[in-house]
Amino acid sequence: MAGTRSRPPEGRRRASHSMEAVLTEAVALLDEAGEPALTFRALASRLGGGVASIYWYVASKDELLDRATDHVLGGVLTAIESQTGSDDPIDDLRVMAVTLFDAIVVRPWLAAYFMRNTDLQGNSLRLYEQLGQQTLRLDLTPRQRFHAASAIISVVVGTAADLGQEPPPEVLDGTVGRDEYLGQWAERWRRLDPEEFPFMHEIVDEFEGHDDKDQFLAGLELTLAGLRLQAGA
Amino acid sequence: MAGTRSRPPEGRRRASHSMEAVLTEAVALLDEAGEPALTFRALASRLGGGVASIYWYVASKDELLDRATDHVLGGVLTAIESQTGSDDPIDDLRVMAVTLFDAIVVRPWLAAYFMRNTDLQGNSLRLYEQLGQQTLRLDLTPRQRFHAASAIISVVVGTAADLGQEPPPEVLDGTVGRDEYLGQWAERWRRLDPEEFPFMHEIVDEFEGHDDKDQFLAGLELTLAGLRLQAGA
DNA sequence: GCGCAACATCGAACGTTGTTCTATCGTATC
DNA sequence: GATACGATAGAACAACGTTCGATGTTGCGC
Repeated sequence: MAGTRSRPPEGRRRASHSMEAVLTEAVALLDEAGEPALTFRALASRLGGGVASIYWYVASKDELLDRATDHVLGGVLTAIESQTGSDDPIDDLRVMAVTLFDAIVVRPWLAAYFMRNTDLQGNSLRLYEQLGQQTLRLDLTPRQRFHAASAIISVVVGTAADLGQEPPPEVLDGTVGRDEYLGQWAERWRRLDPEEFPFMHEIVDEFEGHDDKDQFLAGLELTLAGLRLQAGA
Repeated sequence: MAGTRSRPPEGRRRASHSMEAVLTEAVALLDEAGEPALTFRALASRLGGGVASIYWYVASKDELLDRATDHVLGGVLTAIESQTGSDDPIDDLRVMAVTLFDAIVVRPWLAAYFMRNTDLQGNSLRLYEQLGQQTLRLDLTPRQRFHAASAIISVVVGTAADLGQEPPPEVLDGTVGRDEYLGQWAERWRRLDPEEFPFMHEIVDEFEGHDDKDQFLAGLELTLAGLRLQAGA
């Protein structure tokens, strides 16, 4: 059983030179080449140590990813906490959502693991609390507040995961620009039967050369508008 | 290069006894025990054949998952197409979104791969088209229609992925009921400092014994309300 | 009926992954 | 100096996706 083994200090970390190094280097690997790049062997090589040493700090790869996400979420949290305090709680909600979105969209691996992590604790819990506190300033029932905060998280994470996925290799290599890539899809859709796909023809021009951030902001605004309506403001 | 190799008929499938069998059995494996259960060896064993035979139908595991998702999306699509035709396009949008949500929430693997799949084609494209066609009946600009359809997809997929994740083993085994599991989290949150976590205390009662479906519906309603406001109806 | 090409299948092997086992350092404390 | 413990690491294991080479199986021109 893994629980009986002694572990490094969790709550109060003493020296813990390496726990920080492990997490930092793990995040660096994830940022540089995505989730599949984070292997215990690559990580050990970076740290200049053996493979099994990492298991002294984390019990499994799942825990490694858990701690890595919590690590970067700590940075997001401080960024979010320093941006509240507007007159309008909905404005605060928007700023917080955008900050979270920006952090996730550059780290596709974060979105994927953000949703797999059912445990609401640590910095993830704190982030949820920060968002929810803004709903306390709105005229809503507890149930509505619960739903509102959850909905915003879903919109942010869902959109970020949808838009922030790893671009195909030909775009990353620089051989094909982002505009060309979008153009290829647009071209394909333009060749569809207009009678069977009227909507695709309607939006293909908008799609070509669209901005991911704008798309997210528009979706977020729909939710916030609905929320404002619900609060009767 | 993989593209030069001959492949089974894609567009017009002739006999294709086994392609159907491969996909059906792959989906069955995914449904029974989640994504990690789908291995080439387990799948081959189910099909009563060898491991390498599967590579005659799909070039990689990624393609296997692509085809599997497209397979089940086909069922969702027919269910959705038979449910449109209301007076209110927003009512239609809600029904379609709920149908899609229900299909995803019982298949956590679908949500995970739904977002990883950047290729908008096949049944995924048709589904997007069906949703978008409802926005054609609303008084919106093409850009607003593009954003609206994308936002709804994000809300559905994001929420389904968030709520439909695999329950922990102790719940699956039946040793701990869902209510007890929720209760344990509620208990943990009640022990938090009320001054630092006022929101968690506000919603902990709502969380305990909440229904995932209601949570999704509430979030969807916010987006739809914002959309209705935007359309000026 | 024959032969050849394409379809379809399969066992064995390769390289990589997460994980475990066991042995070994270094350093405080008695 | 002996001991216990924090910390490290090499070697091995099982399982995974994938590839290779060989072998059936079918369809069609002659």
